[in-house]
Amino acid sequence: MLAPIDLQPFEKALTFREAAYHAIKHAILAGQLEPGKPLVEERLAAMLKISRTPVREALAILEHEGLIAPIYRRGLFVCQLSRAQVIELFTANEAVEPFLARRAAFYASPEQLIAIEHAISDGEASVDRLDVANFLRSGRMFHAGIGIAAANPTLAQLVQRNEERVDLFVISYGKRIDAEMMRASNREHRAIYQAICDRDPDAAARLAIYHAQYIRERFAALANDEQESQPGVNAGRSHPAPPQGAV
Amino acid sequence: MLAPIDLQPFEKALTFREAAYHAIKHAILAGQLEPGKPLVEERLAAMLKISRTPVREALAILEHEGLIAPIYRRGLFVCQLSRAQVIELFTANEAVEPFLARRAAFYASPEQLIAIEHAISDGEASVDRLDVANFLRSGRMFHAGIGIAAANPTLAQLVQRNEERVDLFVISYGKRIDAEMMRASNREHRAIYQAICDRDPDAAARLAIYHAQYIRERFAALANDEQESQPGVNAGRSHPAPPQGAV
DNA sequence: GCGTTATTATTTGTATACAGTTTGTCTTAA
DNA sequence: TTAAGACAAACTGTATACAAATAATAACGC
Repeated sequence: MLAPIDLQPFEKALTFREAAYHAIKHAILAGQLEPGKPLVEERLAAMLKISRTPVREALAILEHEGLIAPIYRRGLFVCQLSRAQVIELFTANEAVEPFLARRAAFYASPEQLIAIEHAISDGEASVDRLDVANFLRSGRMFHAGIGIAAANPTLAQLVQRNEERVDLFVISYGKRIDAEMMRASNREHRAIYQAICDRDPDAAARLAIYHAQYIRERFAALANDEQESQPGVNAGRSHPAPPQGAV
Repeated sequence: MLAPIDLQPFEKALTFREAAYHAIKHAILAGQLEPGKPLVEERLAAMLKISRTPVREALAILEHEGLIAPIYRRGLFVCQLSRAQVIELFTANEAVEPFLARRAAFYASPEQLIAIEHAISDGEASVDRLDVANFLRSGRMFHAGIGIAAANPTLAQLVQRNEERVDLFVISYGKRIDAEMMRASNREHRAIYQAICDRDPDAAARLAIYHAQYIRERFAALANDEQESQPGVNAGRSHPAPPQGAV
């Protein structure tokens, strides 16, 4: 009934709050805590073998990040983003990603390039295994790597959070992600990486724009295929519609 | 000794946590809780006449936003941003603001235009009174207005948070803000506003870039005038250097 | 059998209690 | 008089306790 999720590999964190934050976030992004499902504080605390206090503080932060959303006195729910919200996230990325790619082409250190390449390789390895969760994680690593290399923590963090929220959406529609889609994304990542290695800011920015726009279209099409009323929302459960996760 | 700040005008909030969040943030941005100063949880709780629990949750969020920063087992401090960090924030804004201004020129509703104009007028009114805190607040309102009109909550929120952190920096150097600087900023705001009213996206974007770059230069010059070791850091206090507020 | 109301169980939001650290002060010795 | 060490105070991080509200369930009438 309870605790199929091991929330314990984050003991390096200084406080229980940090550990809970990382563990719960990890569980959400790994698809173990599904979008639309309620998060019961005491249950999470039991999973982590800590009290509710640090769990609540971690949840407050995740709520602020837009990964979970509350209904007053009813509980917290993993966000189910609407198609419109995801498109909005991609639109934001279209403004930011080329900017970061351009800067990364200027500033990336050899170590940072290696980290980016690792993320791409990891993503490519996920294709054959059809490991969607790991594919998404590697995508987050790739964009995080660009962000770090671009030497602008503010925008890097924004992109990272956007990716997380997009992935949350993808998890809902996960079955529709096929190998070809993953390969296309990986190809684009590698192209951006190559431009950065070549210290070609214009190409990096151009390819980043292309990637952002194209991935948006792919996802929009994917979401369009589904019936417009999202599955999982009020689908026979006694819960009312979970919040849609407005930021 | 205690509670010179009234933290009570946020009773419309559903939870004490929300009220505490808004009240503490307001106190910080109004300069009542100064950068570098420690925030004692019990004292804040006493000011709000609530317990530490919701205060701690609010502080966790503010920490995540980069307005305050902790030292483990030592306490929380209002962030003192370094010059480099502020320049980084402005750099981020240079990527985002023109994007938002352009979109606002497309999408702004009449009501949203009015809201933006109000913010500008408020800023202009602050000049004569030399009311720096209100000038900063009106600037935040202006950029928030553009963000809302641009119909992209994600980027709007980013800009808003950036403005808040920049203002935090300004508060440290507040005495150096003069009327001419405020007037220049207001002029640029009004020019952007005019371009948006004219439904001229290119002009809006161009002016937004100009504004972001120019304001960055003004602040960089202002910070350069100060001695490089920041005032207020370890200035005779027994506290060690407060954290610099890395995001 | 079905709809309606009372009752019980959960669960959140908040307060309080406690343990471990760190800071500051006082004492003592050189 | 100053340095070192012991003691006391303050504060954080966490756990537990409690009240209010909501959801689930049972009892009841039709």
